Amino acid sequence: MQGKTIEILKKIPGFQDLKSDDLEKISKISTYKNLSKGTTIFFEGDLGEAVYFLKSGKVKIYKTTLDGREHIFNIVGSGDVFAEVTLFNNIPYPASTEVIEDAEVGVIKNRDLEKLIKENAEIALEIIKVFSKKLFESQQKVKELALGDTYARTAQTILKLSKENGIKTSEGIELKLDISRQELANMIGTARETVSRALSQFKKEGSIDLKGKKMTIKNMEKLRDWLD
Amino acid sequence: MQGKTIEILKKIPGFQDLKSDDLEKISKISTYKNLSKGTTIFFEGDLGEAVYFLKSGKVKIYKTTLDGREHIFNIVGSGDVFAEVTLFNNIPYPASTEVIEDAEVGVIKNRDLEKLIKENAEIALEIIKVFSKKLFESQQKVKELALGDTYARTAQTILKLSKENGIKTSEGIELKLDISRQELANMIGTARETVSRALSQFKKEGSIDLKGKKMTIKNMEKLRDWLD
DNA sequence: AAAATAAAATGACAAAAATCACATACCTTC
DNA sequence: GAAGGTATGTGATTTTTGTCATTTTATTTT
Repeated sequence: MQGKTIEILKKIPGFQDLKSDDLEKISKISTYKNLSKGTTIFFEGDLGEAVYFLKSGKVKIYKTTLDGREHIFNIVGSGDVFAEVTLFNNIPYPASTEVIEDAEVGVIKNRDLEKLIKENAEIALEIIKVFSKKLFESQQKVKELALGDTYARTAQTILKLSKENGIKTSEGIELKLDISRQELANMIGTARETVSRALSQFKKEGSIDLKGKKMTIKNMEKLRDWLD
Repeated sequence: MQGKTIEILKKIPGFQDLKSDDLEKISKISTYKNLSKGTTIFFEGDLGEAVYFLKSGKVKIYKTTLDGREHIFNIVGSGDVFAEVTLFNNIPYPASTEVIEDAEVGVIKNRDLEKLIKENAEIALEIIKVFSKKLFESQQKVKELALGDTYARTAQTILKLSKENGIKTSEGIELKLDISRQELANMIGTARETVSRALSQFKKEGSIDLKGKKMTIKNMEKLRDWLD
C-alpha cells in the first residue's frame, strides 16, 4: 500500500516536486477510503479535522443558502486536494462535499499534517503552492462572476471543465458532463434555463456539439469569443 | 529601522505568532517605500517579483477588462499582505495595485522570501496561514457574487468595510469611505447607480446614515437582514 | 463665499436574467 | 419496449439590473 500511496501523491500537482522520503512521510500519515456516489464526506459547519486528496473519482464542493439554493465551487477530480483551508485554522468546513463519481480519497488529519509541516520546510513549501494555485483560481472566479454575463460564464465553465476532463478526438474535445444542468447552473451562478439557452446558442453557432451529457467542443475559438 | 520593522511585522495577522528572531530574519530582507496617493505599485501582467505588506495607508487591488471595466478585489490597509500569489510561481501579477491613501509599504523580493521559507518551517507556516485566510475570504466572495443580489452584496460590502475601518461611536459605527461610489460599485460588481439606490434604501429604512463619504451604520441588524 | 466642476442621486427606459408554464426528450424499471 | 418519472429545452412573462438623461448635491477653485 505504501508504495502505491506515493504514486498517488506524486500525481498531486504541488506534491510532484517532493523528494521520495518526504512523500513517504506524507503517505505514513494518510489513510484511505473508498466512497461511492452520493456519499457526503463532510457538511459545511462540521469541525474541520482533515485534509483530503482524491486518487480517483469526482467530488463536488458546494455551499447552500438557508432558502435551499446551492453554489458549486468546484468539481474536483483525480489528484486534487480539498478542505485545505481548515489547516492551522481550527475552523468548521466552509463548504460541503459530495461524491458524484465513485471515489478513492486519501485523508490526512490536520494535526498530523500540521506537525509534519512544522518540521519540514520542503513539505510546507509544497502546501504553499497548493494554496497559491487555489487562491489564484478563486480570484479568477471572482473576477468572472463580477464582470462576466451569464453566457460568458457558461462558456468559461465548460472550457474549464473540458480542460480538466476533456479528451481530444478528431471531432474536437469530448467532455462527459457528470453533472445535471441544474448543477452546471449552480457552478455558473445562474438559472438552469439560462444555461440551457446558452448551450443551445453555442450549439446553434457550431461551437459545441451536445447529446445529453456528452459535449464536444468543436470550435474553441468561437467559444472563447464569448469570454470578456 | 530594524526594531521598528519588527513592530510592523508583528501587526500582520499571521506573522504575530513568529518568534523574534524569525521576524528579525524577515525584516532583514525587507525594504520600504513611501508612496503617495495615485501611485501604481504594479500593473496586472508585470512580472511578479515581490510580496508587499502595508505599514500604513490604503491600496486598492483591481483588475480591468479590455473594454475598460474594473473589478476591485479588495482595499487593503495597515497590516495586510498582498501580491502573495506570485510566490514560488514565477507568474505575472494577476491584478494591478494603486495607492489610494498615502502609504508606507514593505517589499520583500520573492527570491529572498522563498529562500527563507525553504530554510524555515516556522515562517512557511505563517505564510500558509496568510494564504489560508485569503483563500477563505476569496471563496466567501465567490459565494456572495454567485448567490446574492445587488442589495445583499452592497450590504455585505459596507459591513466588511465597517469591520475593517469602522470606528465605534455613540451613533453607531462610523466609516470614512475613501473611495468613490463608482469604485464601491466596482467592488460589489454592479453599476454605480445601483449602489446609489441601495444606499438610499438603507438610509431610508434607517440602517445607515450617509453624508457624502461619511457613513454611519446605525442599525447593523437591519442591514444584516439584506444578506442571504 | 461664489462660481465652476465633479460626483452622486433619481427618474425613465432598455436590456438581461429569473421565473413560470409547458412541451419534449431521456432514463429507469418493470 | 411501454409506462412512469425525471431532466431538459423553450416560449411567455416578470423581475432585476443596467443604461441614459437630468437634477441635485458635493467638492474644488478662484
